[in-house]
Amino acid sequence: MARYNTEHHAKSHAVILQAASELIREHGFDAVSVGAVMKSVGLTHGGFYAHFADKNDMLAAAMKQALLPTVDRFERWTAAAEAEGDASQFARTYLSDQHLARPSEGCAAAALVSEVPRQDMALRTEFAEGVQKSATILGRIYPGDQAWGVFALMSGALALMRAVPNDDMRAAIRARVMRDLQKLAVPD
Amino acid sequence: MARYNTEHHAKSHAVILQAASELIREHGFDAVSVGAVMKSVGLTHGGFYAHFADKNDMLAAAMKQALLPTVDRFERWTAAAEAEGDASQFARTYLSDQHLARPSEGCAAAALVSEVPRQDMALRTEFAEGVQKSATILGRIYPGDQAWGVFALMSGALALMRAVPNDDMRAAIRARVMRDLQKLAVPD
DNA sequence: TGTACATCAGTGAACGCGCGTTCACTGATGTAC
DNA sequence: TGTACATCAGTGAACGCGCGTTCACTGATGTAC
Repeated sequence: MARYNTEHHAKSHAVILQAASELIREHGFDAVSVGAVMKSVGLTHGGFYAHFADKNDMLAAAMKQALLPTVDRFERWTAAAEAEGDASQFARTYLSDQHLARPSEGCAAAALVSEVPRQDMALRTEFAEGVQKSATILGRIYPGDQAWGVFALMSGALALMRAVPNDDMRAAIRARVMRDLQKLAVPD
Repeated sequence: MARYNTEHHAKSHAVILQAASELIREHGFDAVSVGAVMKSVGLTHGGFYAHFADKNDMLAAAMKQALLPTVDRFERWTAAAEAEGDASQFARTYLSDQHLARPSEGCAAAALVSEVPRQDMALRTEFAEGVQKSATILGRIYPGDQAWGVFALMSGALALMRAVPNDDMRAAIRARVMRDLQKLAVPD
């Protein structure tokens, strides 16, 4: 019964999924091909179907995978903001040039939000769960049920800043949103 | 010198462009094919190249076309809000179920924002111009240079509401954002 | 310790399909006379 | 008023290509004896 090490399959699966989670944030769902994902981890396209039922199955799993570090980062940035007693630190990091420049490593919501409505229900459900978790964490530094507003404002601003091709416009949006976040932090 | 009516070509061009502007908002840039656009207006794909240099040329023009009614609607809703002396009326319309359900007729920014960074510079420039105009109009009902924050919050909220598959979550986001907009309307 | 062999992750040719683009053409238009 | 014809918007076959998916296969693995 010569089976491979039981972890072998699972390890490949995880590597493929991580690559896919970065590629969808960088290029969007439609522009990521099965072949490109497999090639990016040094495999050939034929092996793909030993890991996923089909492309949509993989996209839903990659959406979930992309949201894990998003949620994780929310947790770390929130903890840092709590330690400093300064909620604006979160937004400074979220709207930083680094986050702006690296969608493949950044917030999956900002990178993909306007493409999600057109995807399978399984993927949209994963998206909603990740976003819900992020908002819950944010609730620790933004009082009451403020989190949705803060999340919509910050992710909307980041997506907008990435879309415009002009540094001045980006700076204006960032400056305005940083001030607005202070207003939102005041209880109703 | 038997030329067609000089308006003939221009009329077809306008019809194709309008169809494309709706299709990109509904399905995204990548999922809209040259053939699908032409078929939707009762023409065949071969005639496309009498109207546009290539697909990207058409997408940039369609982006511009999609932003015209966006700006126009901003103008009308802002005027209505000014007449009523109630800025929140704008947001109620922007975040309404009708706007939510019909991306192809609605705000081009909310429908496409996360796909724009990956497009040609010509398209991104059109996007930035349309968004800038919308923000300028919004400035009439949101004091100072508040417009960017309001725009990011409302478009971010609309995109988020469309992405999640759950009515309760949509309602929570809408309720929160409506209250937040009131806070933003207060001068710094 | 060495060999036979069952397992299974991964390979790569092949499929049917839709894509963007090209181009020789068709046929409706409306001017010239 | 009628006819010949230049114009040009639109047609549809054809192209090369990359896509998602299938499947017969290869060859590394590690157990059985």
